[in-house]
Amino acid sequence: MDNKENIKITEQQILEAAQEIFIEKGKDGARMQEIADRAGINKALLHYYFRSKDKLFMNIFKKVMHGLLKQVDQFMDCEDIFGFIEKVVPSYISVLEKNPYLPSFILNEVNRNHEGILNIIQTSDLDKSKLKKILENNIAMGKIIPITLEQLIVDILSLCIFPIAAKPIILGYLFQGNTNSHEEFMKQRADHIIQIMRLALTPKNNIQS
Amino acid sequence: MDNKENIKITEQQILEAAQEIFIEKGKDGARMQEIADRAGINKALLHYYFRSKDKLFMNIFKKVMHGLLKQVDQFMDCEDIFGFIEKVVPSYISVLEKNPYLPSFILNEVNRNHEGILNIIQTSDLDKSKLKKILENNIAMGKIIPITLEQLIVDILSLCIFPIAAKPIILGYLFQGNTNSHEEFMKQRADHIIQIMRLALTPKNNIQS
DNA sequence: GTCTATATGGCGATAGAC
DNA sequence: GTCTATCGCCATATAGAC
Repeated sequence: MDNKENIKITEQQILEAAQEIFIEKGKDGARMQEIADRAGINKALLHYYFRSKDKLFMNIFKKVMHGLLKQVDQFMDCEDIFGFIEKVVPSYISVLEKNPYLPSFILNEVNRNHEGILNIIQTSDLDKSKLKKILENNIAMGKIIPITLEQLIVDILSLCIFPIAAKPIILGYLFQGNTNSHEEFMKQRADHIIQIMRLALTPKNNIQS
Repeated sequence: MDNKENIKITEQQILEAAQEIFIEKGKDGARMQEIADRAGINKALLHYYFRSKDKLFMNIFKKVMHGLLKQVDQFMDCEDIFGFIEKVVPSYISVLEKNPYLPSFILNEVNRNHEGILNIIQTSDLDKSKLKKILENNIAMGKIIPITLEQLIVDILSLCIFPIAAKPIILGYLFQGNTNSHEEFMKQRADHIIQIMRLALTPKNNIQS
């Protein structure tokens, strides 16, 4: 009957539950029992769908990692570098604020040499050539200062991702636990990054309006 | 005899071993047996010096966290903001490159609500007033654009820390595993950050040299 | 203080009925 | 495909001799 549908539903529920728990607790901290509970099924059924905790984790990690990288990819068809920055920065911050544990989870797991995790990162077939051409063009036209694509991308991602990953430190260390001040800080963060990058990239002899 | 000295030596060896293993494997991934092995002692002795894994972990985390925050603190007596940036950026990157797992370890652990971890962060009694005064002074003199101290500090730390924490991603995703290119990238990173921040902070009508 | 031996519990994984 | 029951292991922690 609706057997096939049930399979999909169960598998989907497992994947959703596993993603939540893995991101929240990390691979080592996650418990198969807790994943089963949140998925509303039995622990044995987990091993029926995914043979082991390792396999389940890799499944989740691959999906999440590729999703995050695609988040950069989708804005690469743009007229100039500033257009790219203005689109990617608010989008990235918005996504990460809805998933606050995602950055530290990813950064943590990629630094433990799990088998095959490096392979997952390299498997993402991003086409940077488009953005690279735009960058070189912008530089040649004198619209922005000379900069390598790699430094630029790392700059942007750093400024977006670190504040989310380090939220407890920033909240405690810079704002003494004052959540209102921190919220205000984060509300201005995207605009601030765009402004900083615009100021940094714009040549001094090319003042805009 | 040298009993007292032996105690200190043993405790020190435990602390060093525990710090290495916790940073490398995370709290959940670390094993008391492995810590004991690396310290050259017995597993039971760990529990004699530190009652539990939790207590040992908190001991380590506190030390490491305060050390990192102090790393910012020590450069705060400076004439102007650019002096601060030019000293803190190379120093921070240099320290973190020698301890590549440190950033992702810290970022990961602060996002799991271990009991008392927030307390540790707030306990660091940094005096930001000095730097704040310098910043406000620099802004009033028109040496740099208007910017809040919090956004500035987060900008600097982001640009320094993220590239270390995300090294496997940057290496795989931006450099396709080419370690030579990545090394070159990191060699230029400190100078790049200083340049970017100088360009961003310097008012457009105040061209230097 | 330091060790060996053991208690105690929890976890991933499997067997087997339905 | 889903469940209950259980195996086998390993981790933290303790007991007790030296």
